[in-house]
Amino acid sequence: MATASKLSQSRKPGRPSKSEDLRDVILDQAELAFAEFGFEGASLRDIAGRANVNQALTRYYFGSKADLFDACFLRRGGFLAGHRHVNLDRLLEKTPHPEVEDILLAYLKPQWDMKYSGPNGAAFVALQARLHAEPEEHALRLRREVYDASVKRYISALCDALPQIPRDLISTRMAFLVGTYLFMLNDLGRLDDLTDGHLNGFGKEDMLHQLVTFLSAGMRAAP
Amino acid sequence: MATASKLSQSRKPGRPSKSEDLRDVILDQAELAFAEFGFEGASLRDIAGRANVNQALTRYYFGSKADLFDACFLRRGGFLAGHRHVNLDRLLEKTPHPEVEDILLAYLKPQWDMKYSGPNGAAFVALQARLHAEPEEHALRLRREVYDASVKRYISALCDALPQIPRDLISTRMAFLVGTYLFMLNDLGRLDDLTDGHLNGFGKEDMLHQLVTFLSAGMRAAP
DNA sequence: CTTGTTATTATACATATGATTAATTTAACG
DNA sequence: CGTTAAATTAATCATATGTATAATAACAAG
Repeated sequence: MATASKLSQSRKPGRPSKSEDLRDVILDQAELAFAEFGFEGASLRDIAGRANVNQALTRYYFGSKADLFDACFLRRGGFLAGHRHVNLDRLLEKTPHPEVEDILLAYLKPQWDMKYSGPNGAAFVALQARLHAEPEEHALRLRREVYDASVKRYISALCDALPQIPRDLISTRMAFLVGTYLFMLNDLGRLDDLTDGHLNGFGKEDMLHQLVTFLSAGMRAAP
Repeated sequence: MATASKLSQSRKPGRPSKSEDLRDVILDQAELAFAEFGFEGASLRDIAGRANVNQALTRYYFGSKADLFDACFLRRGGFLAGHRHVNLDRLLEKTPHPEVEDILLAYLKPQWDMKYSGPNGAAFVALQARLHAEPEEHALRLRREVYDASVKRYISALCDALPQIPRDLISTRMAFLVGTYLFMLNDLGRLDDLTDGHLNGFGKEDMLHQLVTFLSAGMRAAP
């Protein structure tokens, strides 16, 4: 019996490539299912079915359902955090004292692009929004594990760009920002409802620009 | 056999008061459960158990689980929308041309107070955030049914206060706003994680003020 | 080819859940 | 009191689900 415990999540070095494939296929389908139905609403049978794979394989690779969800979130979340990290590095390298707009864009763009990279990218955005609305303790730990470090770096960068704003206010506003873009990205397709369709005039890039403008002004606001 | 169909949600006129009590007890406990575990995660048995009531009673009063959730949401959501409506009426009556800050405060204060009115008020905020992260079609309809009208009134008021900003931009920014405050209210207790505890200096009223400042600046931002 | 390990499947288990029905209690009313 | 309808409960049903185990297939090494 293979020890398919929680530790089996970490890839063992010499694994053949074929099996890596199925592993990722399962993750992809789990991502879609969790995004659409939520953690409790999604079923392992459905996920395995979508992936054309026996259900027991989910357990073999990931352990429990909760472990599968975590793997799902950590995969793309890690990628996202890394992307943000690099973006900030490049920005600071190019411009030692960047504008607020540039900092915010460096933070927002990766997720924005992910949203429009395909169905799974969009699904991950929905997954994040769900996780944010989840009061359970474990969900909080997950988010912190993935995002806290990079968020704190961005807070520092914003503090440098806005010396007149105290740090705790910047932190608070950064929390505002996360809520804004997460729910907004997730809700994008439905904004028409509020605007009687007037939103159609904005393209996707326009919308990102509008978001940055809105958030930058909020960041700059005098206390 | 009583026709306990979906129609039984609407209160019949001459119903005795004792049963109204149980109806509300169930709703209260359902609110707590749905907020904590989500729609799929919460169980009718658990809800009935918390309410010290037989499980079949949930069906008798509300029909299906989905109907119970709807009743749960509509009850407090309607109250909230009404409160916002009245707030805007009073504001416009007192000041024909109010400031952006006053309009936003009229919109935000009712939910803010609800959050701190007790466990069920806080639960409803969590419920809203969950519903907002829910991509399902029915969830969208629910939200629109409860909130759209009042949001549109506030958009009009903001248009009057900000004649230099086109209406579709105001609408877009109003959508930003909803994401911001919903997520932020839901996450309030955890903001410390991002701020290394620096947030403790802000009281609850302070925090509301910070939010209004942030959002007002965003609303005013030049396109 | 043989062997041993990993990957994959088929199958069964125990249980929790939403729905449902029938029986029982409560209360209003004549 | 006696009757009738509403409120409440007890008990059952069918099923979907996460977990678990054992059997089989694929495959690399010797």
